[in-house]
Amino acid sequence: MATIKDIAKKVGVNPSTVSRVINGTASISEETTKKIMAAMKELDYHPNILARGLVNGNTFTIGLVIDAGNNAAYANTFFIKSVTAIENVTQRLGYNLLITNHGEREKGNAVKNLVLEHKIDGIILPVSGITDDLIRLLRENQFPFVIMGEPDQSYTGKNWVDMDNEGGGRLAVRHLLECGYRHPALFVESMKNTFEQKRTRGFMKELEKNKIPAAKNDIIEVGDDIALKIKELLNHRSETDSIICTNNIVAYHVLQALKQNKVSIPEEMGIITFDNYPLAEYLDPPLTAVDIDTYLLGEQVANSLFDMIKQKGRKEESAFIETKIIKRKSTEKR
Amino acid sequence: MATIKDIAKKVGVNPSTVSRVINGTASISEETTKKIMAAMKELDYHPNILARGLVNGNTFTIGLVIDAGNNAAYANTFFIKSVTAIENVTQRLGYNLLITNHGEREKGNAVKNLVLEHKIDGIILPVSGITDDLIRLLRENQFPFVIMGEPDQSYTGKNWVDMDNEGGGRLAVRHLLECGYRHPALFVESMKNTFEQKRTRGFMKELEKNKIPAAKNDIIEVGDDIALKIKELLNHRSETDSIICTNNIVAYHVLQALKQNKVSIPEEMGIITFDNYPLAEYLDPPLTAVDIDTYLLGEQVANSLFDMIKQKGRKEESAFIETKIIKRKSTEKR
DNA sequence: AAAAATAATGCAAACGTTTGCATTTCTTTT
DNA sequence: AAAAGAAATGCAAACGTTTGCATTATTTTT
Repeated sequence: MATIKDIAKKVGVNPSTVSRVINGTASISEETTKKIMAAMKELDYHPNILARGLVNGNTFTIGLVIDAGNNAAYANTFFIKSVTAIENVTQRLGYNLLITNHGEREKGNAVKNLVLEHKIDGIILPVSGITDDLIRLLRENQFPFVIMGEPDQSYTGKNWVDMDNEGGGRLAVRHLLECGYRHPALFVESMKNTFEQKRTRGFMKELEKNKIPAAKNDIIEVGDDIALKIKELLNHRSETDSIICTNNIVAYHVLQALKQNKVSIPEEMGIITFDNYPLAEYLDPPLTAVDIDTYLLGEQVANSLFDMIKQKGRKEESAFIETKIIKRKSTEKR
Repeated sequence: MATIKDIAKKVGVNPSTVSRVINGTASISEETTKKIMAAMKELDYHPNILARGLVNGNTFTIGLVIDAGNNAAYANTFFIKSVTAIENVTQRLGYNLLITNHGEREKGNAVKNLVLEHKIDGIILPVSGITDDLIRLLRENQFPFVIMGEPDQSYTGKNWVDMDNEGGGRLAVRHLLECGYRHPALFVESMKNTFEQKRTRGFMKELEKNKIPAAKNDIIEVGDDIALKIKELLNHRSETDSIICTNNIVAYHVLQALKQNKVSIPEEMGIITFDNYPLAEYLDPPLTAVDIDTYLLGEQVANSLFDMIKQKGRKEESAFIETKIIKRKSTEKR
């Protein structure tokens, strides 16, 4: 494989000259430039990234940590689209993307090693993957990193990007009202998930804003028997005319239960779900969804990281990615 | 960041000695070994991979090319599980995984560069991503690579791993027969897909083996109106008592159509689908699926690649990953 | 106790770049 | 035409490792 020296020899010039035309880092006569270019083409020269990295301390690679323990992250289209976006940005800028999960056994050492062994120039972490230890390491080394998802209060940095779950909650309510529904209820899988808490908060705020009295039992945490919960809902609060589900699977079960109770959708009851997972589209009727533009999220995250890489010590600023409605049959009340 | 020289200085020894204890490449007295180890720990030493790679020509990174154009690959759990598997194997062996899509614009240059710029030691390619050009490059450089999916006849190499689609077709039929069904039909999305061709071939072979006369119209290529196709099937060939669908979405529609025709499942009609996509589990009834152990596929691919990396010029051998049945309600005829 | 063999370590070059400084060549100014 | 300035290029060190060869220290053999 041709090296810079081979080119230099062929053209009869010093390796440094070759380096300079490659990097455009000094004025080289047009003539030699041409000759060197030609030689590079002829010998099919490609720079050795390792050598380059060794001297100027960068690898043109960024890391992306994935949370393999978290099955949802995987199953979810969410994740995949984000990765695609990140990869696209990365490639556009001439970088490569290195993927790793944070190695259960070694307690995050996989990530630590990537940083310390100079394999990457920056890293994207899922909020589930941050530990005080890791953060300290990164900060100490002034190592560029961005977090996907909003960390809890204890984290003071602003280098994160999340989707706007609360906004999504509000949007869902607003959409239902616009469609002519008057009294939405909310089905939550588990309040343990912070994203569900946030969606719930948005739900409540938007109800309040529209002066709709929100009763405690308009918010239902799903247990084993969704069918039962539905029945209760139908009996106790007959004014409920629409349901928001914080995830697809819940929505699926709600749909089944409603059908069993012979409730017509979307006429008697509207349904809207979070996460535009393929499932939503194929149900009967197809479900309107609060979509989270995860491609945008990934893009934003990547851009944010590259900003940090290009100019270290830059002011950090967190961001929320807006949600949007994918309108389908399940909320077409008319 | 501490280097080998720092360690050497601290212990009062030559850098080469430090290198040797790190690599266990020569006999070093127990005493100095201990001192060096201690110093390494104290200074939190981590080898600089770039420097190491520069001298001994490897990066401890492998590449994985994904076919981002191919949405299916993404949406599919298929892909994700394989990646997880590959990542796990990779990490276990102390390597890292670099992901790239093969850059539409630059016509595969992304991959070419990875190889030529010494960013990786080996690469995994989707069969959709191979071109004669690329293959030639890899072969010329004796660069280790493995293909995911069976290439067509024109490819003479044996360095590929695929799932056993034909076997899956056979398995589906066999399962139905075991459940007591007598005459399966097959719903195919499009015969353009080679994996569907293979599944179809398996279907036919197994029918033949069981002396079941396979009529042309036992194999239905899905058009716009599955409901209609179903109706036709029910009318024309009343002996059909079970349906195999080569993918989930088709299965979903078949299910809907059958319900509309008030055909009871699994009693009057059994259904079995390919690809254990989450959807299958949540349908009513939950669908029996021919599962493709994509985790295993990924593992196999990765192992195969690492074999090649460790011992270049080793004999290549392609492999099929077996399928298996995930039994659910939709084939419980009794 | 000297010679031979072995174990432990040091020295210096090499991997392929980049880059500060020095030198040469060319162009402009006086 | 000499001096000054700018442009083009060369030299050599540096980045952090590894490794063949040389050297020294230690042990074993005679």
